[in-house]
Parts: sequence; C-alpha cells; structure tokens
Amino acid sequence: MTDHPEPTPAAPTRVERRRATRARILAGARALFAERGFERTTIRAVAAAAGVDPALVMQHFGTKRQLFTEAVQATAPAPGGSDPDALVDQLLTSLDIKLGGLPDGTLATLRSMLTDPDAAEHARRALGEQIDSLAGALPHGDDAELRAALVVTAMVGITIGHQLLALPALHDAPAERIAAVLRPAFKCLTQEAT
Amino acid sequence: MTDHPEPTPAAPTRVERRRATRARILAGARALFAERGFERTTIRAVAAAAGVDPALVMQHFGTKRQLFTEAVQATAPAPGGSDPDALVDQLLTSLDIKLGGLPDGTLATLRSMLTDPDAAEHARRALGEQIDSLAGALPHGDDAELRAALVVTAMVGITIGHQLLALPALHDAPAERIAAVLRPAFKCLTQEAT
DNA sequence: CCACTCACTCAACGCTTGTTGAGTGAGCGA
DNA sequence: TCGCTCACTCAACAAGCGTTGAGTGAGTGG
Repeated sequence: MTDHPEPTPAAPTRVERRRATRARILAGARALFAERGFERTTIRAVAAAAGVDPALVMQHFGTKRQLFTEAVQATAPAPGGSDPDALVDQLLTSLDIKLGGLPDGTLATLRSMLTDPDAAEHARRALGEQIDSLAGALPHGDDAELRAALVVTAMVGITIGHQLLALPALHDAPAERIAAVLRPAFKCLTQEAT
Repeated sequence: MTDHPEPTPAAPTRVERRRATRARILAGARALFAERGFERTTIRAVAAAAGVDPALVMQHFGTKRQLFTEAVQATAPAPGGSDPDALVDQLLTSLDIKLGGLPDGTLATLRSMLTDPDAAEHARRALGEQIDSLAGALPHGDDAELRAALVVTAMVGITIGHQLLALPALHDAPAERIAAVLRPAFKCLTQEAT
C-alpha cells in the first residue's frame, strides 16, 4: 500500500511553507506594531513571535520600514452612499467597529502616526480619503469638506480615547449608548448652517 | 570709583547660572519632545540644543524619563464655570488656543501618549480632569460624564488632525470658522437627550 | 591671596538595535 | 539515487543609545 501523493493533509510544498512563514511573520508584526508602535517594536521580537530567526525577517521584507509598510497596507473601505441620514448611521456603525475589534493594521497606523513620519503620511492619506468620500455625500456647500474633516477627526479622537488610552468614562459605556449620544451631534455637523 | 556690588546687569552668580542652564535644557527638551516624541528625542540632541554636554543633562535630571516628566509638568487649567452655554464658548475658545500655539509641554504629551506608557498615564490623568470638570458643569444626568468625555476626546482628535497631522481640510480653515461649525454640534452634545 | 567648591566637560562603558554574509541541511528535479 | 536549490539559522558587525566616573578650571568664601 503506497501512500497516494496528495490525498489529505500531509505534504506542504516548499513554496507553501515559505508563504506560510511569511504570513506568520506579517501577522506577528501587525500585532506587535499595533500594540507597541513602530519604534518600540524590534525585528527580534517579531521574529520571536513567529518562531523564526531575525535574519529571516530581513530576507523576507528587506527592511523594518518595508515590513511596517506591508503590515499596515489594508485600508478600510471609505464610506459611500448619498443619503446624509443613512450616512450618519453608517458612520456610527463604523464607530461601533472601531470601538470594538479594530483591525491590527489600522491600530498600528493609529498608534504610530504621531511619532513616525511614514505612519503619519499613511494616516494622512487614509483619513483624507475618508474625508473626501464623506464630503462628497454631504449637502453641498463651501464647508462640506471642513464638516467632513471635523466628523472624521472627532471620531479618531473618540477612538483613541476609548481604545488606546482606555479612558474610564468611555471604556465603561456600551457602544450603542455612545452611538445614541453621538447621533444628534453628528447630524448637526453634517447639515449646513443657516 | 569702585563698582557697586549689585547695580546693574553684569554679575550672574553661580547659582543663577546653574538655574539658567537648567531652564535652557528644559526648554530645549520640551521643544524636542513636542516635535519628535519621547523615543526619537535623544539626550544628546537635548544637550546640543542647550549648548551643553550630555552628561550635564543627566546631572540635572538623573534620567531621560525624569527629564520628560519634568518637561511635561505644566497642565492647562481645566475649564470651570456653571453656565452650559458659556461653557461651550469656553471650550471653543480653548480649541482656538489648541489650534494655534499649543504649549510645548502639552504637545509633547499629545505626541507621545500613544507610544509611551508614562505619557499615556499623564494624558489619562489630564484628560480625566478636563472630563470631570466639564461633566460637573453639564446638565445633570446619568450620562453627563459620557457626554463630557465625548466632547473632550473629539476635541483631542480635531487638534491632532489639525496640529500634528496637518490635514489640509483642517489646516486651511480659519479657526473662527471651525469654531462656528462646531458650536451647534457641541451644544447638541452638552444637552441631555429627551 | 589662597584653598576649596562646584558647574561643567571628556572619554568611555555596556547594551540594544537593524542589518549582513557565510553556512547547513532538508527537500526537490532528473 | 544524486546533486543542487533554497528556506532557514548562526555569529557577528557597526552605529547609536542612556548612562557613568574621573577630571578641570573659573569663581566663590574666608
């Protein structure tokens, strides 16, 4: 009875193993970058998290910067749609996501954007997209972009306070209650002034 | 004609010189911490900014951490008062300050709070005070503290977007316009729900 | 005027970091 | 089965960091 070459689990080819290792490194890097930021995360720690030699990380990504860049490249889709009211609810839902399990890549960008120039640029681009997309769906007016920017940055601040700083006043409140309190204020912001 | 001992400018005593040097170091440290954050700021850079040997910085402050701690210890006074409407205006005025020349100490805390545990603790404490103070002045209700926290963190996010990330949409807008757009939304947040 | 204080510098330490080049052994193709 | 590929490890490097202990010389106090 000879074993069939590919019936069940056993034989990961060499390329597959390489891909799996690379993915494991990337996942560990994302988690560590999200938790400690760019500077405090060492290549050695990433390698240890993946059960691998530090040199292998370099062989895969060339540079710590490149590793970071690839780790955070998974931008959330910008909110679309045309109805302002639905848009507010959409924003609050995405806030719900933000207050819960924000993906590690986004968390890493958020954490490093104030101290790392590259992360700052990445954040600028991502937030800019969100702002433009929201501004396009707002009632037209000169200050649509300003209003959109204020909504988005306000949400960034709330997320930071809740998720990264863990302010008691925010952390103890259930997400739906936060959304309920925020809804009228956001509606107010998304309507043009008289 | 013998010189009088203390008539005019000429004679800084040894203690005065020491104090002046210490102040110069502290000022340089504040500026660098505000610009680069805790990690990216080196003792050597602080010493160079003060025109001094790195060892002297250690002699004055003992530790990089201690230097940082003393550099950021100048908390802004929390807003007080009892009238909610006046309070909103007060907040917007302080936002005005925030959008303009935020003091280096505050900027340093803001920049490092996401990557440095000590800075995070400092920020938690300072923001907590602001939140409590604002909550006390809000119309009483179960969620006064939540509302206050949302207002304060939203302002933090706006400040970050404007000052540290320099988002074009925010940076190009005059401060008074931002305040005008924000006012109704903040009023909405500071009133209790029906 | 002299001896001492002390603000300040010099040179070096130990450590951690990102990064590199030489090796090694399991697995693939022929 | 042989020989080569290549995923991976080992050991080390150079640079930069915070930090330290021994000096040094201007300036103070008696």
